[in-house]
Amino acid sequence: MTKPKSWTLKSIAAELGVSNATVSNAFNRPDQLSKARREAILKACEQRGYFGPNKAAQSLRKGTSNIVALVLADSVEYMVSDPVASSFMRGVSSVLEANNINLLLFSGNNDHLNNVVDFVDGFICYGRPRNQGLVEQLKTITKQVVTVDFDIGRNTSVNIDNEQASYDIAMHALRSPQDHVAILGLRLLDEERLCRVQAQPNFDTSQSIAHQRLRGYQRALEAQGITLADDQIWNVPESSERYAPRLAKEVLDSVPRPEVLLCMSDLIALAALREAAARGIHVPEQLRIVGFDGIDEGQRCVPTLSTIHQNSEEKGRLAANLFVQKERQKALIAYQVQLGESS
Amino acid sequence: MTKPKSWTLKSIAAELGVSNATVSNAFNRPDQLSKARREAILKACEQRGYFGPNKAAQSLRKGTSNIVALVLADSVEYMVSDPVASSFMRGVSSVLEANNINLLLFSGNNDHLNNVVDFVDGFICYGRPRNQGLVEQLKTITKQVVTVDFDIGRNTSVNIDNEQASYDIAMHALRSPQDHVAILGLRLLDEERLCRVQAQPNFDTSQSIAHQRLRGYQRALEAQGITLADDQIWNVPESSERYAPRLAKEVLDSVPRPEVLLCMSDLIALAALREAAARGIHVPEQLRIVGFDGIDEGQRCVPTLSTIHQNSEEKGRLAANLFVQKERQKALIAYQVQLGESS
DNA sequence: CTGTTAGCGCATTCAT
DNA sequence: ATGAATGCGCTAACAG
Repeated sequence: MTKPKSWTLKSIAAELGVSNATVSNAFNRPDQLSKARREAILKACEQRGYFGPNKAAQSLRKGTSNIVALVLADSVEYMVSDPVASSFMRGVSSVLEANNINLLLFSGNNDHLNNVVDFVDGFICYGRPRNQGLVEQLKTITKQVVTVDFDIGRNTSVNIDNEQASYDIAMHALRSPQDHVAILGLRLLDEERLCRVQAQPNFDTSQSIAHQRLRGYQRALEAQGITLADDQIWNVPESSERYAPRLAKEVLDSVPRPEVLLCMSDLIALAALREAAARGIHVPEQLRIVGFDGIDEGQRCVPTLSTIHQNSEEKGRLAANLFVQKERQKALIAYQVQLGESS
Repeated sequence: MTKPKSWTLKSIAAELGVSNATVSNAFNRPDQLSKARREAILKACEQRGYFGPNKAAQSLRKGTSNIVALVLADSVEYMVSDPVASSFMRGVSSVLEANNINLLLFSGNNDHLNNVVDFVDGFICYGRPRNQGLVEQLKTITKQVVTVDFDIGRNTSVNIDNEQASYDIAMHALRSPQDHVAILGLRLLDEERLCRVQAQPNFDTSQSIAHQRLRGYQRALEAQGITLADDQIWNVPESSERYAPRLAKEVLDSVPRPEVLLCMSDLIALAALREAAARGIHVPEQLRIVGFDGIDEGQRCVPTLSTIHQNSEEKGRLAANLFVQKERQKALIAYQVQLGESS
């Protein structure tokens, strides 16, 4: 039996009677030594169970690790069950895996990038992190950063035109100036609860996709000559089972009952669809509903959902490719209006 | 304006006119210096934008990183969309996040642990990695390893009794010795395709959960005096949209058409449910179907699915807790027989 | 083509 | 309570 030994570059070099630089070169710079020598060394290493330079040391020395952090908007726990985020992660991971880059999942609830920044080559950020402190750090960090669905003044990002998309889909749902409309917003406020929102002039309109979408809806309302009731902008902090069904109930309880629901996510729209079915409200005859995202389930349900399809997987691939290629550009990618039976 | 400087422990120590050991202690070992001194140092660091020791260097020096690799059975791309795997990841990440440990996602298709082993404190492995080479490495690696849904002869693992669970649920679906039965297997073979499986005596029965489940089904068949047709054990490599619907079609095309489908995953069972509906086959009158896993969708569909509920999130939490606590035990956790309308 | 040297940034003795 | 020295494992210059 071979005694289990923990080899290092140095101990291997000593064992083989060559300098450590030569062993290092055998692994990292094939051109720096003869082919025969190189192969002999690699073979000897394999026999002894030395599988190459310690990556942690290599990382300290070279400053790169082949690891990228995927910074999520929310906790890993939440994001991993969100169909839109999952699609995005699929896209990212397919590109990274093809490039032999490893993926570190990083919660948007963390206080600091500190615990990981020295381990990774950079950051792909999906959605504005819930913890605003992270955003500030991302702005100034010296490593590569690609932001998706938000911007931080750096020049590599991937977005869609949320305002125009929202305008487009809303225009398909609105019919007459007398329509009673409700807007079911997602993260319009930082509040951790379901609530109504007063449209304030000082809404920070540039930042979040929620406000971009709100602007799109509002433009469509104007275009149709519709006045939105004061109390018909709603907010939930996430599209979860926890909030979406309750939101649907409250909105459908409001008087006069809205005839059109503009929903900032498909999951919210689906919850509304289910609540309507439970109450025997006919969609789209008595209630028109539009969503946002284009998740699969929206096309499997009855009636099918009218929505904006944003190809999240493609977004992920693009973000990862920008990262890998070190390209610096603000990419704006296309969306599709997907008309279903719900409007 | 402050000039952007990249501080190190050493440069900070020089700036403050103390030794680097003192700065190090200020961050890592509060008991090694006076409270006043410590606070003065920390404050000075914060003012200058030094947020603590470089983690990569720290990791090299201490040998720990606060990162754990989650080794998946398949590609990240696939696992992230699988509802069972997602639940598991939720459980794992909730515990890790609470313990301030970061999560590295690692594909089961990778050839080596090498690229990450030096960066992480250990491995949580969810399902036997598709690449068998990884399994061999996991067996001998010196870092901590927790395996879930498989075993590698190490003494920390989390499993359920797949054989007994399969027996239990099959017993609920089987009615008479004349029942025509089909088994819809998942990863019974390493083949990357949909195919029939000949029950071979030399099946590697101990290893995979697929074979444990098969044994459970077979025991139930015996108990009911049912003979399974030679050609009614099927296999697919994954529970995806790509394979499950095709499997359902082929099975329902086979003659004589089975009256009972024992499915090794809920996604497969759901595909069968849909295909049956499309053909106007009544469930459970003309066709009984049971699944395995207990995903949410199985309780939302019509008819609801009879299945084995394994709380995957709980599995994840347990695995992560075993990891964090460094406990060494082979845990066997409970499952629930969940009777729905499909059997 | 090969070997020697000097750090990467830090934590830990062991002195004082 | 604090400081000087050593090395974690490796790679990039440079010298030969």
